[in-house]
Amino acid sequence: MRVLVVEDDARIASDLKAALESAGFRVESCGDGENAWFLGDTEEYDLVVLDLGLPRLDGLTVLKRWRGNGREMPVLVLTARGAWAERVEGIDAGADDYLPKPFRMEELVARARALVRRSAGRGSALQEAGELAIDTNRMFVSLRGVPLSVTALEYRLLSYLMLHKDRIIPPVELLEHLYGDEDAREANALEAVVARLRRKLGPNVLGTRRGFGYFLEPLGPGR
Amino acid sequence: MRVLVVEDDARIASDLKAALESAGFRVESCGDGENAWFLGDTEEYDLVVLDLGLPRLDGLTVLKRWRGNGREMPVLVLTARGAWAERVEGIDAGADDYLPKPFRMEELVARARALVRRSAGRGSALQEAGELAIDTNRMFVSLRGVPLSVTALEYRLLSYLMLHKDRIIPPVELLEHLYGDEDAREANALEAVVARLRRKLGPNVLGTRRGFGYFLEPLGPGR
DNA sequence: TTCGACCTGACAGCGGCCTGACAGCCGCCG
DNA sequence: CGGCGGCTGTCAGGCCGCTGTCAGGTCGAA
Repeated sequence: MRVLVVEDDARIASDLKAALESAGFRVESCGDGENAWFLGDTEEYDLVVLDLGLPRLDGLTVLKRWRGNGREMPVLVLTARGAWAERVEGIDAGADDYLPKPFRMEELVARARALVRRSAGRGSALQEAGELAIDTNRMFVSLRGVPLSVTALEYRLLSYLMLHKDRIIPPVELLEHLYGDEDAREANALEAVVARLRRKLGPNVLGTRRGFGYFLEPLGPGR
Repeated sequence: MRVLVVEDDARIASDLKAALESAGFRVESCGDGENAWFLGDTEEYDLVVLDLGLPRLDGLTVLKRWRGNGREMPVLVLTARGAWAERVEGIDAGADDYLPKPFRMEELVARARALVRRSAGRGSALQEAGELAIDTNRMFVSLRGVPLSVTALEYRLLSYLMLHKDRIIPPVELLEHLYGDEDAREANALEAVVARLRRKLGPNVLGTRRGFGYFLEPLGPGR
């Protein structure tokens, strides 16, 4: 975990650094707003600890510029005690959390960990097979990077095949999964869906193994 | 946005409810730990405001059980003034933020908005999607730079779509977040809102993917 | 060659979705 | 207190895209 500490008071800065490092973070420091802005804009941090009173460029301005540029890393703001207007302002500017000064180091570390924990584990779940990719978050399918419009049923079929892309899926299994057992469709319904999908996908994407079932190309070694 | 307020003091609870509702949230309240645990475990909330001193089941225990069950919604904890240990404990139990009592309602609302944004990976309060922009601080919507007057319900719909503008939102999810589970509306209510909104927004802003749900244009690359 | 598994285009029914009209509710104001 | 207007859920009607079915055609295995 990489952390940027922006703090002009050298003593506080070194205390912060010590505490965070002993908690397992890799810490980089910076004492003025200009440099902070540059670093936060160009480097990748898992967390920024930002003091608002800075020389050369105000902390709030720095934060707003980062957010304006689409930088989304979690930012923990240090504010003066009792300045609640400043806190609201900071939060509205895009801060993820703030800590009033003075504070205990244990608390800062606890909140730093919480922020990092929360920001982790986002991002879209993208699954691929050959030239085909499917984003289960956005429910999007793309072929060679080009978005492809599929119907709900086609999507369900593709996502099931994608989930089991290491084997061949028998038609019965697909029928069972696409429709329930109750409202069973006859096998031809599935064939129709496959045909319509292939028209969109082109050749060599959705394969058939006669007598066994359907699969996504490429199917492992062998075949 | 759907919020659960867990607070045993009826006066504070109603103040919280009023403040959050005037900020565009849909608020549900609950006065004891047992019910809170059940609700948080079974319903989908965009935020929980949790008081620690609760009858029947302690707030910290409730929070830990939620987290233990994999519930990941952002939780804002209300603590007594100066209770350091309690705060650290709360954060380690999985709280995303805390607010010491007494607090200003403005600050609570600001932090609530910030938490909701952050939980969706959004830093800024000003969100845009194509020609549409919405400022969640001022509850202000504009289209192509021109201010747009929307009703409370329309605003809630738009802000939820904006918060999740990188994916398609199924109608069930929208119904759940616009209304609660207790007063469930039928799907057509949602369709009516969408239709009225589209009359204001014009074409190519609020899109539909048949069989999937609604989304804001433009969604991702293409389509 | 024969048989059955699989493919394909055409077509019709269904159902998801849209829309306009209407009525109940509520806050506002005279 | 009563009327008024905005907001919103419900209803009925209609459109159109999705999807199952059918009737052939094709292909591979024995």
